[in-house]
Amino acid sequence: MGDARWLSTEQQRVWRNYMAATRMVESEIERQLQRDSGMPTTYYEIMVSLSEAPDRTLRMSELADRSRFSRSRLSHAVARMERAGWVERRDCPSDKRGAFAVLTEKGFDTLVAAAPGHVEQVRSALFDVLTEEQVDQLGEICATVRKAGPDPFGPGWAG
Amino acid sequence: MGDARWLSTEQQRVWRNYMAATRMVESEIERQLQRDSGMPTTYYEIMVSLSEAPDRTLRMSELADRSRFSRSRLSHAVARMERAGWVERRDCPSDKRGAFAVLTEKGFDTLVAAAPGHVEQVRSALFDVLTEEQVDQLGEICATVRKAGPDPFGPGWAG
DNA sequence: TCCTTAAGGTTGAGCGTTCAACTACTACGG
DNA sequence: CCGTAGTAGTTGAACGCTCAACCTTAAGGA
Repeated sequence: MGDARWLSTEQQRVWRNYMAATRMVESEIERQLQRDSGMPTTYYEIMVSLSEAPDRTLRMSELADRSRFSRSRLSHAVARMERAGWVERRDCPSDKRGAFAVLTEKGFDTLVAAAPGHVEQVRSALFDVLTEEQVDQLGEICATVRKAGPDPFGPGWAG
Repeated sequence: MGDARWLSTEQQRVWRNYMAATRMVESEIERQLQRDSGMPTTYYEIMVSLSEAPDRTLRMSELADRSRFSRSRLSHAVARMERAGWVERRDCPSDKRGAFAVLTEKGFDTLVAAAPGHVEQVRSALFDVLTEEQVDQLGEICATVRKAGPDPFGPGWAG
């Protein structure tokens, strides 16, 4: 305990900037989407996954794995989205434990309406303020960090 | 709406890696601190701010500004931390609206006990997996993003 | 002085997340 | 066929956060 490895002055500086920057980006995006479309980014991502799937339908577990959500988290989220009329549940005939989540037409329309504002926010908070070189560097850094973590790969991985 | 500026393929790749990486880092750190010390990172940061202040005491508003928390958020957090015995509130004699937050001895000890594990987690999730060059680049990128955002500066800024 | 406006801070409702427990079903080894 | 593990998914409580409303006190003018 007494001989813990502390951060260097430089590392502390980077860490503070990292925390401030990543939180800023996240909260700006979260706020925009909540304000303009009434949904958190997590729901947006769930709807994107569903919209790209055949018949806009996925098994709950498949959906959870793609979004890297816990099953519980997804279950709560889908329940909420069902109440909003964006998603429906259907029983799985081949596995009686299973359930499908289906994106409704209303959900799809909501997603389409939400997308431009969301993308614009992503650009203005992150990409528009960085040089192309910095974007490359950031991509490399994030890929490295991701690879190093637990369960580094998964669907959607593109180095 | 129809002519929105979408992300390029490369930007999408970076964005996905960014989301995955930053969430991974955040959730690993959050989980470690919650599991080992029973507190979220936000409370940790509040306690750090208090521990560095004279008499381990700060006005609520000052504390909110330093951590970039809303007043409401801080108020709720301090209420919770008071119940845990880590912090106390004191009235401000010169401004009867005001309130001080004071880090208790128990709070200080808890912070000291929590620090090594937290720092180790920060290192292993972020700094240990990057080259020195990448750390420099990340610092520069985060400083840029931070500068570009709303209310870019503040106490603790070291660009 | 009185009135208005602003600042410091708290509160309660609503939401999303986590964690642990739980139900229902499948798969598998004997 | 039976029993035991494991899998799919849900549930409820606890918690932290946001947002808007609110209370109290301070400051600034008329």
